Amino acid sequence: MKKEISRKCENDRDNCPVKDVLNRVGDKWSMLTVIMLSDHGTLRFNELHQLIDGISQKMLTVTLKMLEADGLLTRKMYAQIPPKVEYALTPLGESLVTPLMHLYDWANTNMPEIKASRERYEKAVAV
Amino acid sequence: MKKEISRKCENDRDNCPVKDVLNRVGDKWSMLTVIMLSDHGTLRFNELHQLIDGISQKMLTVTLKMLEADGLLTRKMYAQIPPKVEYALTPLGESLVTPLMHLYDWANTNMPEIKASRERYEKAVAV
DNA sequence: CAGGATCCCGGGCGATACTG
DNA sequence: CAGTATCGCCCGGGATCCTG
Repeated sequence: MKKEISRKCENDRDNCPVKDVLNRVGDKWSMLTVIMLSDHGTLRFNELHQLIDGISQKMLTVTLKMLEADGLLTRKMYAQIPPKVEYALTPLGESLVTPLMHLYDWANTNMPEIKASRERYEKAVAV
Repeated sequence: MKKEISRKCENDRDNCPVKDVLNRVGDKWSMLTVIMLSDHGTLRFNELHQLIDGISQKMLTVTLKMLEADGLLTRKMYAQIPPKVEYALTPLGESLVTPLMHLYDWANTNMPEIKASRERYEKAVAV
């Protein structure tokens, strides 16, 4: 059971699902976008732009396209002036939130210990 | 409950635990390193070098330092020639494997659907 | 064997300006 | 409003060479 992850990678080096997902999860903005949509439900482009602190227009566009291509969210465009586009998670996208929450919980629980460790490390190196 | 993640971010924008962890998780090599150590137990530098497909010497060094600083693994150095250094996960590092497994399971389960979605998207764009 | 030190390239990403 | 287009910087990270 525990050996499963790396064994998968060894058998199929160029198409390892772990790497593939980690690339997506590790993407600077993807997971934050998913989280925002999970928390707030359907959102328009500018609403996302404001909610995701620090993201640029360009990267929001790119990120949304990627997530749409992956089938994690849907893009609903209204034919009107001014334009209106709504983004919402698909069931697939929603299903990703669960494992993400586990990660978040882990982070929240252990962040103090990690920060403490980092400070200790800094001091040890400073010598 | 579901609102928790983004609310945390809004309250504490510069020190958001989600971003912090995602940065680490998203790091190109960190999680693979953790997985390898979890699967194989204690490993030496070169063993890791061979197990983690594609990693360069430099990045392995950097990654190991980061993980050590975070307290996720320990570095045990033997005073001998030629040198021998062993890396192993700490309990903290081990505890990260659980949420990682959830992510892996999700990936494994849904990768077919994601790939199918990507292909559909490609074709739709090609028009 | 386990890394340190350098050099260097590609592309991720931000800033800005423009458009339907 | 919701993007597209373009420019340019920075740095992640690979390749290579060197050392205790």
